[in-house]
Amino acid sequence: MKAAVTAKDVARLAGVSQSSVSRVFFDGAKVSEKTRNKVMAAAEELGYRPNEFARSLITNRTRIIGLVMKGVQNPFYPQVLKQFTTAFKKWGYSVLFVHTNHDEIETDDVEMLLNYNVAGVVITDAELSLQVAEEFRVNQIPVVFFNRKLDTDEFYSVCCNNFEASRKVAEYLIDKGAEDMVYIAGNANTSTSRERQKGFFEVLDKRNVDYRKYASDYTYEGGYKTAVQIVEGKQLPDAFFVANDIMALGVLDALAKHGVAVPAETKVVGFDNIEMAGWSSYGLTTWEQPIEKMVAETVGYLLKEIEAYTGLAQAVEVDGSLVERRTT
Amino acid sequence: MKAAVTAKDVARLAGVSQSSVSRVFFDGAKVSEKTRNKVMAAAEELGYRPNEFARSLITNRTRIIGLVMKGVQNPFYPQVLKQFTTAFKKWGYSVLFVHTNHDEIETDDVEMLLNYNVAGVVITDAELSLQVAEEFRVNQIPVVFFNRKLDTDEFYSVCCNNFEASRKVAEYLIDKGAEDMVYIAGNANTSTSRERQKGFFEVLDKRNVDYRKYASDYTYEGGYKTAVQIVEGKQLPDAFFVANDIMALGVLDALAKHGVAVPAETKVVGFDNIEMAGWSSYGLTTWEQPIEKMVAETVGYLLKEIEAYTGLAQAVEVDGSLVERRTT
DNA sequence: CTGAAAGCGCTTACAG
DNA sequence: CTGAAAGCGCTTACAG
Repeated sequence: MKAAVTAKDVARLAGVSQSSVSRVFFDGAKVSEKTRNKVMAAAEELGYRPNEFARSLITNRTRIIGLVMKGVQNPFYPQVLKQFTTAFKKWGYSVLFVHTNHDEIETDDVEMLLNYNVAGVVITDAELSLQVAEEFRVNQIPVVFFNRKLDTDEFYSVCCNNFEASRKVAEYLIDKGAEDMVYIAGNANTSTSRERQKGFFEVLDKRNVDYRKYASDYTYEGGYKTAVQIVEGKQLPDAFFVANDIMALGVLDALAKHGVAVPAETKVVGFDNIEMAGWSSYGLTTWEQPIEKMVAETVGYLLKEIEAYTGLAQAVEVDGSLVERRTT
Repeated sequence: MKAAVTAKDVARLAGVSQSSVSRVFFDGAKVSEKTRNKVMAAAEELGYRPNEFARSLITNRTRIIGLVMKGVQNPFYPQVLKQFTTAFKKWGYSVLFVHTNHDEIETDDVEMLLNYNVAGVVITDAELSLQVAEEFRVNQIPVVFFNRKLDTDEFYSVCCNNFEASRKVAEYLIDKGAEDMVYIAGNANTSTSRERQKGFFEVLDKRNVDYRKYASDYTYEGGYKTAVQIVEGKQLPDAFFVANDIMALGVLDALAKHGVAVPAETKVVGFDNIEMAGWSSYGLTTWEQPIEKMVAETVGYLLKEIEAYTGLAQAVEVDGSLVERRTT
């Protein structure tokens, strides 16, 4: 890095004080039109840009949001990342990206976020270790769990209304005539899989519809293997409700491989509505997660908390909608 | 944000000077074991962590790398993002993520990177506007174009050896008996598509094999539509070489839809080896891009340039390898 | 090896 | 509205 142009340089050229230069570049400060023009001209000429580090040091606030992601394999997340980056940028915030391999985030993973004193944090698809949670709280850094519903009332969380969505999927499949269903679960330690299961089973129980549950892991391979196991086993169900799309695609491939006709012999519904669900070879009926709304909720909360920290914890749920395609 | 613990607080508790605290936390400075222990104990007790902003301000260096991405839709890129984040973290660098929608990056997109005086920049899948390029050069910020080969000798670029790879694909398909081939190109303004085309055609020309070229756009839909057009047209080629996997999957789906047997009636080869290429329903033969090696090259260069800026520009190409599956 | 002091580039009371 | 000055939390010559 080279010696950069500073406010002092601009001040000298513009014939004003360094304070005035600062005021021109700091939103909300008062400067006369004349001073502003002189400063802007000088700044333009020298290629001045305010040093964010000096700024953050003195204001004790940063304009950086930490975004922690785990499952970048699932095409759902790139979409989420893109939308977060775009939304935060609109508000002048940058995104410091952190990738973690752990289900539970260690201090190690987020050390940088703490060192950079990020203004807020978004955590997708992972839990916080108690120690890390404490660090954020002590520093009054607001945190949102995205695509998670927390049992604790210690942090804010935003997700799709998985429970209600799954009830509607159940009713939809019953209306389609299904009398024997299978639920393929995602990782058992995720709220998404648990909530989807709860809503689905509740309706089936009430309506006296038979069902079986298979445990899987939110991956294509997991969905594929589970479906093979089912197809090769005793009885083909009338319908599969699969806890996410990527698994559902694995299920569809396994069914195709075994010559099972969809939707004639059995039906399949996924969850997420990732881009591939709409691909010609799949045409997967699925529940669309309203990513845009979920992102807007998250960003809105963080900005408010950054403005004035309250530590408000709440589980926000956003509605999605069924996208009907060719697998039902 | 709360008033944080500073080096001064630690110094007071440890009974040493603030300078000594600083020395303990600054790699390379000399401190006695006794002082170090006292400081570490006090720091631990208070939960001290050095303020990165003050640090950067005084050292005039940051430990932030800007990562600019365009096509997050293509599953190739999440993979890349993950590997970069992991690699940089190992060296103590954080990743500031920027998403751009433009083929040519505007100042607007990277303004934050300049404001934060990032130590280096990685740009995937996009070009730099002249103005932005100039800003980076003036500030002596090293830049790498990832998955791009530049004609200019102004910036460093790292990509797969697309030319050689495509020559090998051509020879492989000829060996398989193909006598009439189709190349489906990606976006024409990308070096990847051009180089892949050049290598492929060169061999076919030399070996007197017939071929046709179709323009497409590196998307699933694009590949699908192009294949439909070909299948519905005059003559089915013996083989398709498709400029990336995601298009190739579209091609496979279109062929399946039209009842064309692969590899019996025609063969298909993609490029990238994204995860889905290995999925059961596809089993796509493809050229694997050595992401890990490409990332290592990029990171290595950036670290060296950060250490001592030379402005070295060079087009580095890394070899990949053919992954044979069921479509050939 | 250690401490007192200067200074990185800003923001922001405080006078005028 | 504007300028001189203090200070944010660090690193780093400079003495001792």
